[in-house]
Amino acid sequence: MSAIRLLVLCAVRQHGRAHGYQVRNDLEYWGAHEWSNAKPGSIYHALKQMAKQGVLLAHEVAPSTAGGPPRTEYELTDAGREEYLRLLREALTTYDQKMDVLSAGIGAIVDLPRAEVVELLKERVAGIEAWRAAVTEHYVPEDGPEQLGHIGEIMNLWVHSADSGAEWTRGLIKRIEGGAYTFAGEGEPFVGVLAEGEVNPYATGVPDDGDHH
Amino acid sequence: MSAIRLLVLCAVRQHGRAHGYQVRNDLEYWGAHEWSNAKPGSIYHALKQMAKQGVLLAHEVAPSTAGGPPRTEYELTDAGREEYLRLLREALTTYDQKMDVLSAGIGAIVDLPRAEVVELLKERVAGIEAWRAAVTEHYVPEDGPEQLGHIGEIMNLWVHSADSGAEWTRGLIKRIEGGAYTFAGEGEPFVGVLAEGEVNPYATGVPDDGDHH
DNA sequence: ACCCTGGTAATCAAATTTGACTACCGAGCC
DNA sequence: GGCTCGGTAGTCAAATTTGATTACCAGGGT
Repeated sequence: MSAIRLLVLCAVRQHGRAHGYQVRNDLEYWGAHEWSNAKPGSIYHALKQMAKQGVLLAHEVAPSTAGGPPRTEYELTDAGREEYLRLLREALTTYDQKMDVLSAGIGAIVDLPRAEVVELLKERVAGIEAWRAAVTEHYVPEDGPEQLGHIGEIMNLWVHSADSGAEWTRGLIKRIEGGAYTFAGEGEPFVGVLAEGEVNPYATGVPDDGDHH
Repeated sequence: MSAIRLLVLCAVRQHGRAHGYQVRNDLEYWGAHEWSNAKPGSIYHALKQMAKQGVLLAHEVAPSTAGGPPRTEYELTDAGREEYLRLLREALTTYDQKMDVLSAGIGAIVDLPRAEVVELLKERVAGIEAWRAAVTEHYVPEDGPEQLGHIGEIMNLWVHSADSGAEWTRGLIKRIEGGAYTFAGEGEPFVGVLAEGEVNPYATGVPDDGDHH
């Protein structure tokens, strides 16, 4: 599973009703193009696909107010709200070695209640540890890891990365248990999308500060 | 760039001449299905595509000796050997946040000379550090990271993972500089593919030790 | 002789992803 | 008035990926 659906649902949900370009801008605002496959084509495709599947409701809308072709606006259906929470829980829980899904999940994390988030993250840690145990037991030959030659470095990389991921997750759990952030049902939710007409401070396209990355 | 082409080229090259099922088995032997998109469809697609592009040469071969449809065997062309080295260097150098490409590169690392590998890995570390500097400078607001709310945790995750990746790379550089493994031009190369008829000890399909992951 | 199972080798349709491209409008300039 | 430029909104073909499914043969039982 890629991160694109979760990201798109998250953006549309926060607007209530949004068109593709708006979603595209939000994801860029979140820096999602740096750590996920959030390209225009993927975003528009996901919107159409999810509309076809009943997760989003598409409204045909009059020609845009500011140039360009007519826009289609989308909003979540009830099925969409369920799908959103399902994807979010999955992103936080499963250890699939892909940072983009987890990142998208972190961005949406405050849409769940605090206690559940802690539960899910603990499941995540358990999943990582189980994965680590499985691969080390499965792939290390009886006569020592030297048998593998340089191939053992792949194992080494996996394990290093799993440990690092577990450590980060434990840190996050501690911060959340310590009262950080505002979760579902705890007050004014944090809004992370751009309002109509607001400029994107992180806009790409014509970077003016030289090219990084 | 995904890891599939590098993996497929690596397998075919070690056999000299190989058919799709053999490649598929090698990748499974390497555990590639655990950390990359090495599914049958992707493998056969990559073989055909690369044959079409002149990177591989396809031989039509008589019906298989052991059941199943007729097989096509492939071998690298000169362009293929160049492409292989190009992909390998790229995999070791660029920090694109995707473990699968790096893992594939590690698996093939001994096909380059030791000194070059050390160079490439140092470039990798430099790339990670540059990336880290760019994102921290770019995304942390002047009035402190608290402004970002829980979104700051995404940054935190990226940076944590970059640091962990850099640390691992430095460790690998040290081991290689310390004389570990046998690189190109240093003697008998390490062979990591299954010979014709050899059974795959890590075979999936019917796991007999319960289901992990 | 017939069927069933398991391994070998590959294909196919559908979904997704990529990267380049189109079309429209308003503002500024000559 | 005509022209180009940049921003807005989206489309499209090609490439890739996924997940299921096919086809073939050998061997063992009945």
